[in-house]
Amino acid sequence: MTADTEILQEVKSIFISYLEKQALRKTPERFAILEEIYTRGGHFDVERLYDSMKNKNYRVSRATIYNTLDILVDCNLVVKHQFGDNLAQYEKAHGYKQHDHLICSDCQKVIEFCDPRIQNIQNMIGDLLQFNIQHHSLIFRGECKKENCENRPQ
Amino acid sequence: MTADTEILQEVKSIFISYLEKQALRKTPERFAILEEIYTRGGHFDVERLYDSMKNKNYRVSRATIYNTLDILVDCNLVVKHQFGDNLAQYEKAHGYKQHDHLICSDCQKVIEFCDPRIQNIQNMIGDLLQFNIQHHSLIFRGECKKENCENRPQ
DNA sequence: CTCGGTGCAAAGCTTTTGCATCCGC
DNA sequence: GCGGATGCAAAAGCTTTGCACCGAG
Repeated sequence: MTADTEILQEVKSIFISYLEKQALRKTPERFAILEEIYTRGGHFDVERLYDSMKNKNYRVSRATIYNTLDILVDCNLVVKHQFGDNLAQYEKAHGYKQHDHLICSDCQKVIEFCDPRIQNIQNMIGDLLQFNIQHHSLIFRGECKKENCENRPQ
Repeated sequence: MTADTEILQEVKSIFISYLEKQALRKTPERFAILEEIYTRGGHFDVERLYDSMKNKNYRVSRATIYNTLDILVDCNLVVKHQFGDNLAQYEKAHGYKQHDHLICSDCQKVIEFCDPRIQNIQNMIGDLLQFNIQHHSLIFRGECKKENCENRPQ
């Protein structure tokens, strides 16, 4: 609770710094979107974010959401995922442990996991191939044990 | 050369088995698409496949290409990638070393690499989280050294 | 002969774009 | 007040769908 409020404050100040550095405007819509993302949990797509803001009677256009998400991805406050369907999924990225994803082919459930070895591989491959690697995305796909499998989305 | 022909034969017989097992028809279009994929190299999207077949005066509709690609993905002869844009990329999957991808954020160049440790992680996470993991996709993104960077697509 | 597959075009969905209006600076 | 940002709607781009026709089994 207090922790969440602290994170929200921290994230806002990071966003403000970034907007100032890039000479972008601090519009209320941008902050409302940031707040909505850090208040809700889990993965989301543009339509879901749009709906949940509309339900709170905060009107933002889809165009503004796309625009703001791009900025938030640029300043590393949000990560964008492409989980195989053609629908971009987003996720907050600050104050949240680095993790990767395991997706059930049957019920489409998304599970998060951490493995420090991925960072080692990233460092080694970066050195080896002379790349300055900045992000990685590791996705495993398979079937979860039937007892746990919900066989329905999310 | 001979090796390529052998692989093509092998792949065809795998495809035939799969079609028979699933009671799907062995149409000339399906084999033409398979052959085109295994003759060309590298990654491709639907439009590129469509064009290169049209250029060879083999007319297939896009609908058939999408249909056939789904089947080929199901029988593991083709892999489908989502590299972040909303355009599905495909790649032949048989007789080709398991690999992952490194993408330059500047020039969009896609580089392949292998690392056996990923398989270890996959096995361990599968055991740990009770998943029967069947595929993985690991993508690194970053900038390649300027001297090598072409700063243009592909 | 049957019914699955193909081709074509239309529809569907997500994302991008153009333009008038608005408001942060 | 200037110029970037927003909102709306139209356009774009990839993929799916519907339907008539074709051809594999």
